[in-house]
Amino acid sequence: MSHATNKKSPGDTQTQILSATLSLFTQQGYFNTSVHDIARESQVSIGSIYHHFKDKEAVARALYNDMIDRMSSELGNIKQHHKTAHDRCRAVIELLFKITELEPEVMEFMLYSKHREFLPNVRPVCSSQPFEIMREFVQEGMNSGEIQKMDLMVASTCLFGGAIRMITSSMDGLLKRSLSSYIDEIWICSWRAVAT
Amino acid sequence: MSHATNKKSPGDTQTQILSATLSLFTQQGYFNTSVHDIARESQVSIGSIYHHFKDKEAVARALYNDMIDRMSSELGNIKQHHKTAHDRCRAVIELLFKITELEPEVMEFMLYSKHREFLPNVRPVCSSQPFEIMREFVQEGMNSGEIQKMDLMVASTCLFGGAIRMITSSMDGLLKRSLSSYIDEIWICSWRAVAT
DNA sequence: TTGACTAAAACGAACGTTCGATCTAGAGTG
DNA sequence: CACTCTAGATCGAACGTTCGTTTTAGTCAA
Repeated sequence: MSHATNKKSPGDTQTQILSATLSLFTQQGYFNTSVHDIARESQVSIGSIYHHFKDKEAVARALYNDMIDRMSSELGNIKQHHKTAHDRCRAVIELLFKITELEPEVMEFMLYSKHREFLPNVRPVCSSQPFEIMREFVQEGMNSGEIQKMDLMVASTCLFGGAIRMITSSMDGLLKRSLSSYIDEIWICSWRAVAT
Repeated sequence: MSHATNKKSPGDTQTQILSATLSLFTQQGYFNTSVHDIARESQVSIGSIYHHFKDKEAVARALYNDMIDRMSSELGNIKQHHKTAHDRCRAVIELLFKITELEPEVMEFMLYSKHREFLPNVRPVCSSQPFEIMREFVQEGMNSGEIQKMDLMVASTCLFGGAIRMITSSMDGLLKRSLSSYIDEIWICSWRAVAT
């Protein structure tokens, strides 16, 4: 009998690998994390890692895609449950804040990683589907008259830029209080920037 | 006579190394750039690089410090030449846009690099002196009544967040027009977010 | 058997760094 | 002027290590 009882429900191993990798990548970065590190942290052998993923890059790509998919689906929920641009955009910021507090690693990997450095041919996060949905909310707000008519990019960055920088500030440890305690103050400012 | 006439004004070599390094780091990132790459691009031998810098990290640190210093001095100029928070903050955004257009590599290295990954013990950019000066401008604006009284961090991120995200969008190639052509539209939104 | 997994070893390429040699410019000396 | 000495700048081959990946041999369960 080996020293570890390896009884796992199927699919577990991949999840183990991915979650250990997320953790290591956000703590030390892609290039400071070796595949041996991932094996140690995830308690999965190197052979197994290469059994599930073509190479190190593929692990990062899986992480990235999972993140984008999950984000897109959460934004889809928001679209369903809220009808005005005001409510939708506020819900988006609340979602981002919630993720930052509950799963800081996810947010860190999403906003703070230089994906292009280790994932060639990956488009920048800002042009990914989630960010496009956010811009879509803004566009519809301009169509309905809730938001002033102006360049879509300007409106989007001004509406979400404050919140996003607040998130990075939070991850940098620059905030005195919890991120979510700022939500009302941020929202008032952000919405005032673009509202009619 | 040797194969190359090596007549250089003193201090040139360091500058050559630093400018080649900035270029490589922003194009491919710190970890994808080898010291051999730097030697090739700067037309300076490996030995010479190690004569001027302790190691690869020291090159990056020199680059980082130069950037911070230059930024601080430019912000000092703004402080001298403008007296109201309104004018100062607008001038800051204009400065950032100008640097982005004239020296995109500088801005890319400042805003877009994960310095912590290759410069241990370096505080995040947002807590560096330049960003502190920007917050100082905002604080004085709140004191003088130009800006609504609110949390300093909230006001700062909302005032500059839109512009900064516009800069990263520009670097990601998401803008149709030139960055500076958006300045008025951005400023109206940003200032409205915090103005009294 | 097959598929998922483990542990360990091995491999080659790439990398950061070192080192002794060479070169250059200037100062000192006669 | 010529000669020597020195200090710093420059060079690039070579070194030792690390890392991503592959391979091997074997275990366990369905």
